[in-house]
Amino acid sequence: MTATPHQRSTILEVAREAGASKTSVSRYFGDERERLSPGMQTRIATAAQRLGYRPNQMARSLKGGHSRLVGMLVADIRNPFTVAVMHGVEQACQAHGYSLMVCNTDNDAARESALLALLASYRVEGLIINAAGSPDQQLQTLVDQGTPLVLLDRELGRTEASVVGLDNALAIDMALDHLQAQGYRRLLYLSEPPEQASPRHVRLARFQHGCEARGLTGHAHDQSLEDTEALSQAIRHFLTEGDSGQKAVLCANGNVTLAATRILLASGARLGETGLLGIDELDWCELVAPGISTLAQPTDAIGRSAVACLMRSQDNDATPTRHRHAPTLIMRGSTRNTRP
Amino acid sequence: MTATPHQRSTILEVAREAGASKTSVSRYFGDERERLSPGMQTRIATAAQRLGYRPNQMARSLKGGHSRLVGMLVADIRNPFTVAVMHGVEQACQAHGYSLMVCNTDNDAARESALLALLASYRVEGLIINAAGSPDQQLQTLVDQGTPLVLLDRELGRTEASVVGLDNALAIDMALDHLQAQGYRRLLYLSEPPEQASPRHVRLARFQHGCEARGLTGHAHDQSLEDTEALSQAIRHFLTEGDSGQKAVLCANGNVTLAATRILLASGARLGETGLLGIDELDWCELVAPGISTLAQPTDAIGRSAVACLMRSQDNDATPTRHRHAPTLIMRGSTRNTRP
DNA sequence: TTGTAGGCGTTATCAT
DNA sequence: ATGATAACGCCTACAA
Repeated sequence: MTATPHQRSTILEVAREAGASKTSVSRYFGDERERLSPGMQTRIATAAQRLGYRPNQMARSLKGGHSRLVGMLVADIRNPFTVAVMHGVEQACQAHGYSLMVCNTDNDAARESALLALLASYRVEGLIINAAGSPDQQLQTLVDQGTPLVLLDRELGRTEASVVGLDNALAIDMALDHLQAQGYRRLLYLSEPPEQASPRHVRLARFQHGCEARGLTGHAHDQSLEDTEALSQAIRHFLTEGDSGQKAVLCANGNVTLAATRILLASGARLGETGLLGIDELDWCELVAPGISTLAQPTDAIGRSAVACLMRSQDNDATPTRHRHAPTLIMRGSTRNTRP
Repeated sequence: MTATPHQRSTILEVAREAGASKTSVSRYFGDERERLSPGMQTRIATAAQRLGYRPNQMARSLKGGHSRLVGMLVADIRNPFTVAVMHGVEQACQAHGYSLMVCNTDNDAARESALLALLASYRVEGLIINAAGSPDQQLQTLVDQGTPLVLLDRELGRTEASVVGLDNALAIDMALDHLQAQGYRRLLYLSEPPEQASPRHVRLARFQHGCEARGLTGHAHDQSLEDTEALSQAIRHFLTEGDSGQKAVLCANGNVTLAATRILLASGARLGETGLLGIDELDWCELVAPGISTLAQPTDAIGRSAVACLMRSQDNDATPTRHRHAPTLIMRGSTRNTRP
């Protein structure tokens, strides 16, 4: 009993303490506990207990190549959608005996690149990425080295990987159908700039196509949310033209819904009379009178689905798959048209 | 050029490719690049480039004992406050050359225990924990083994570690001062059960103490939020007694604010006339008319502060410190008393 | 059922 | 300035 803090004990010390060999201890903590005699098991258990022994995962992974780590790279960790998916991912990882290493790029391509390298250096056995930039090159390298890869929400043109996310086309269709059924005829679609992320592009295109197909008048605004002024003008202009009771705003994601709601309320618009529908469910949507209708993404399912993809591509090097999840319409007052 | 996917290249291969020794390559990727001749440097750089070499962190950590990993264990990853702090932590970690491994316990003590063991097995060099249960024993073991530890938001009685979080007493005092100044006299304090987390306890006690000191009438409700009915009754009962224009509700955290707002609105209460003040700033607080006043926590600062603690306790084994951060009052309509 | 020996990729030590 | 070599803690043949 020394004055210095306990050193971390190793397998060797446990072995000595238990009067056994390293191998036996290794077996005890591995998947071969059964093969050990009961006596041996207790001796090892006691010794390990006394020494506070925990196998060193680093050493373990070095030898066997099993880091038991899954990496997740997200573009915006403060986005509730991201967090909700993360939650599903983490649960699924735990269920499969993996741990999750989450890194946040804050939508910065340079950081993304660095973090990708980092994750690789920890030899993650699978990678789930919600891409900020277009790190195709790096990702392809990882794939070539045998790391299973799943693209979350945002696709990347040149990378061959599984994709998991919302069924964007379906979501837009559901939105348009709902708005039309509620009697709205003039639609304003609000999105962030579509270049940066594939779903934005898909949703926008589908919106325009869908409006035509249904004989609806559709306009789109896709500037950065940072430019509050532009957004504000777009909305105000939309509010002044044509009949009220005919007009509805469709928000491409949760951030947009937040920004748009702010402006709509400031402009004195009455929700419902002016329709408002958002993609992404947020916990405050029911609070803003008369409630904001949303298309909720099945975030948990998406997260689990992503991990399932990873696990599948570990076994057989299967072809990349696509998993498009359907949203759920949550109807509230903001699309209950009082003057249809 | 084989048909099989690229194997991950090792330091040895790079050494061969560059016509150098493992040592030189190691030096190149370590902190001793300077010591190498320019020629050597380029040769290694080129070789590494061509082979797509990245040092294996696992091996690195095995040898040197430096995992370059910080662990963070949070009780509820879907809580925006948690995520905001996480963001600060991650930034600070990156700035110090560390990576962050985040684990979520979902407020489950058993999971917490397991995840703690896990983090230990990855030999994290520091641990930030937002405790769900009371894993004092395990934590003390970690501390004894030399792992710097920081308690986030929630303290633990028997563990000797630094604590970082809100200045709870100050926050309550600020809340009471503000409410009193706005003319509210009867206060209802809404909290989650205080046993589970130390700040809840501190806040509750301070509330009761503070009301007395100021001559305010204070009631408290601290049942689980799951029991919507009980909460609802408490609020409704509070609304019916005494004069309106005198009454205000104080919410102990963001979750409570959400639940309470829901009920207040459903009860037809007019915010402002009935005061509402919440601890934790949420992005929807300005949306719910006439805006919900909050005490915002400096989440980024708290996160950074936590990492700073970690770094400090690595160098010298300094005594545990306490860092209580002051909140910021964001006044909105919900405490602008129209009938003072 | 148990033990022995070698090596995973890296860094540290000691040469040269 | 550069290299050879021995650990780091563990796992996995192979042997007994």
